[in-house]
Amino acid sequence: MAQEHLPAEERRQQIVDATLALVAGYGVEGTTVARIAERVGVTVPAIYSHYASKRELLLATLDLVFDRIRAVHQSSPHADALARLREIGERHTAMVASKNDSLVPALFEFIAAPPGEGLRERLGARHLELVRDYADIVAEGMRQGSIIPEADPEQVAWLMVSRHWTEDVAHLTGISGHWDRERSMRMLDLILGSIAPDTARRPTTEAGRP
Amino acid sequence: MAQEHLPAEERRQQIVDATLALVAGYGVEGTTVARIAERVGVTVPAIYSHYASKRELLLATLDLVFDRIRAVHQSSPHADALARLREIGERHTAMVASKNDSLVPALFEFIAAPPGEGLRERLGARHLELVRDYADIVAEGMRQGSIIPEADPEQVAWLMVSRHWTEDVAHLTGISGHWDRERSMRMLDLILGSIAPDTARRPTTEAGRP
Amino acid sequence: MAQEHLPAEERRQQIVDATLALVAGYGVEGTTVARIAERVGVTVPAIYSHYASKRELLLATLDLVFDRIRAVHQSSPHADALARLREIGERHTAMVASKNDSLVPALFEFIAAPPGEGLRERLGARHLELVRDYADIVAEGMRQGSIIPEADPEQVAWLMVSRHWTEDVAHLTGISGHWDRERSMRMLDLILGSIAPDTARRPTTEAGRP
Amino acid sequence: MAQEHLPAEERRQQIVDATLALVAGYGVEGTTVARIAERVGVTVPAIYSHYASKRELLLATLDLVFDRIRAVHQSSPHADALARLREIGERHTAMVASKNDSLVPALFEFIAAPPGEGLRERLGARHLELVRDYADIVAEGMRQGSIIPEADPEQVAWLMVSRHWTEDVAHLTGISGHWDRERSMRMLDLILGSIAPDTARRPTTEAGRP
DNA sequence: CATGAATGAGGGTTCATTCAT
DNA sequence: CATGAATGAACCCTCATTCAT
Repeated sequence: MAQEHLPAEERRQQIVDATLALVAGYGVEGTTVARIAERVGVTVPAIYSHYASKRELLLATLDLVFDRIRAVHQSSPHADALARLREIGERHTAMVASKNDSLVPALFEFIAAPPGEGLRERLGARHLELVRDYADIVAEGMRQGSIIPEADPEQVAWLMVSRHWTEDVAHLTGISGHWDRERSMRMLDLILGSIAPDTARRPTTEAGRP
Repeated sequence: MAQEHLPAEERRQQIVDATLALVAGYGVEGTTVARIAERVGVTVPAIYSHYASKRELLLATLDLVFDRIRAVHQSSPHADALARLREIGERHTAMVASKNDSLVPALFEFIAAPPGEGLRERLGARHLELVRDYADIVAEGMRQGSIIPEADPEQVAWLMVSRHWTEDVAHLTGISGHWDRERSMRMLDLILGSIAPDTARRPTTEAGRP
Repeated sequence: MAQEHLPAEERRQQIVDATLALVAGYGVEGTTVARIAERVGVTVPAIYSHYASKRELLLATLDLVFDRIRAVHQSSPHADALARLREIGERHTAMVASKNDSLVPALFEFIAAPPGEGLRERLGARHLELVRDYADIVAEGMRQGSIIPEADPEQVAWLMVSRHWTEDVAHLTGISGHWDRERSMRMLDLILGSIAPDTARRPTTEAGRP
Repeated sequence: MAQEHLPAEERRQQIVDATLALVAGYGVEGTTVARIAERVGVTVPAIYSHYASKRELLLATLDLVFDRIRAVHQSSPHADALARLREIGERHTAMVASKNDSLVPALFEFIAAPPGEGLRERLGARHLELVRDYADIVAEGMRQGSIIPEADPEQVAWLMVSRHWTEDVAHLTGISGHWDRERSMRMLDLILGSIAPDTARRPTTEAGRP
């Protein structure tokens, strides 16, 4: 009926966007091809003329999510490594809290994918990229001198990711009222405090933040 | 074949145990009522005479998992709070790594439950109990003097839980080869180091462990 | 609605019978599970509670067809081998011609099964049993003396099967008006004549080829 | 990519050839229009601009197959009718066995076409032509004197076709290891022996039946 | 309480065919 | 004529859940 003829690239974008929104709202299992089609405004087979299977579509969506998240991470304007780490951490917190942004919720829903379809594994693999991103920043900071030379870039990177996961899981399980911004920031202080060159470094509540 | 007439309580236990094993192996969606029945050795409607719906059964299983995990936590023989925290942390790491133990894997599969069925929320709620357990130990430690008086019991508790989650997610996404015992232990060092009363307290790699 | 509760064995019989009739009428591809269910008077999933897949159901049907055909073959009352062969041959002809009997038509539709599903192969394998049946009869005849000692039981058996196939294919392709009973009987004469002990009538191996 | 503008006749040829190969490999149902288009290197609607429907295309392919097979039959150089029959028979055997030749395999896959679409009927009709071809050769042999005057050309023709079918079906059902060249040749001997003028070798019509 | 047999709702996927360009 | 994008109609199969016994 409607049958708006769209260029493939555009349609693919629409489809992935719809999938993203649905995954965020209904989880991976709740995201049926029928629902995607309906949301896009086409019939089900139209979806299949752009993606070979639901699995491929989900993988594409997962990749899109990661690309966007990494883009957010990489756009930090700060030159100082420590400041960049802090800002990226804060951005993630903001993303999770945002009502409009389905990026992070969707991302974590992928853990819910049926095991054995490779979605979780892709999720893991792409998280390793995030770890590397962080580690690079830390290493850069060590070169700059803004991070202590004894720091272990990978370990710090993992702690940052660990903090992300904590925020995500807390959000997903509906207890973000308890693990709130306040606590999240304090964890950030702990991590960054452990690699800041300064003097008194027990990165407790009072310290660290202005 | 002709199934013996077991006391209800025992049957319920069997059913929940079977569910637990299946969730660990196949995920929540992969755990069908038929499979549960088969594993227990009864027919499907028999399951329904014990649990009103799959959802209820899953909730019961989730509770069982938590009870067992808390039992493990509470059975630590150490009197010293700091030592208890460390041991509990180590036990969790061991649990995640264990091939035989389906407790932790199952636990985290519950995140994969379809949103809106209340399973995730229960998961969150029960995690809050874990937080409280940890916070109690920390408070006890502060009373004992084995933990510094400036410590914030809740925050420390959350960091411990955060570490659990990190281990779980890493395991689930198949990257536990990268976030390994070594890193996990260092994170434990960082957390405990931040509340240990000692002198030099930059809880880095060298420190903290024998 | 209807939901007549039937014992499994009976239902399975119904299902296979329905499948048999449908295969005969619509071919293997045209025999959908939905049509089978409708014909039996149950819903589609009911079919699946009796047979694990369409393929299994088709195999069961194929086997049923063969069992029945072999039963027909084996029920010949004649003691004389030659007479038995002739009667079996005539029975097959009658079966093919019969409007009511869907046995042979169904049988041959199985050749139309999608290649690679193993149905054709099963068809072949079970035809080998027919060959063996025939060969046994021929060998018996040789012992009796009603068939010449130079006969090759296997070769004769194959010729009988070849004749069946000819009837079947002619029927399937709608040219049984041309390859009719008359011709079919003459082919039977040729085959049996070549092994009858009578006077000089033997176009065997030695002859004919250089 | 950008497909050259080929003359219609040539395109049609390409399409039919592709269909032939696909039918031989995947069966009639497995031969999708999309696959044909892909193999030819054009888009799906391009196919439809040459053939009104899949059915028409299949009919054209079926005709092509028959034309080629008859061409093979008619190209026998022998003048002697008996020798021609033998050679044609041998050629068919070779064709069936050949890995490269998709002619005969494709031909027989058409039996698998959904009944009621007229494909099988065409298959039958065209087989009648083969019968006539054979009958003509036999009649010619009778005029030549190389075939006995009592022979029934049509009956002999049918026996030859029957032998083809046997080879085809055996091949299709994967039991060509049992019905092999040896047996096939012996059947040819039986057929030709029954019409060869030589000495005493005639299991003909008159005999055998009461 | 337990069983055997059934159902309703829906899931992913495929395919011949047709528009609009 | 050829193309890119879309559709309608099926198809096989699965699952939580419920009767009748």
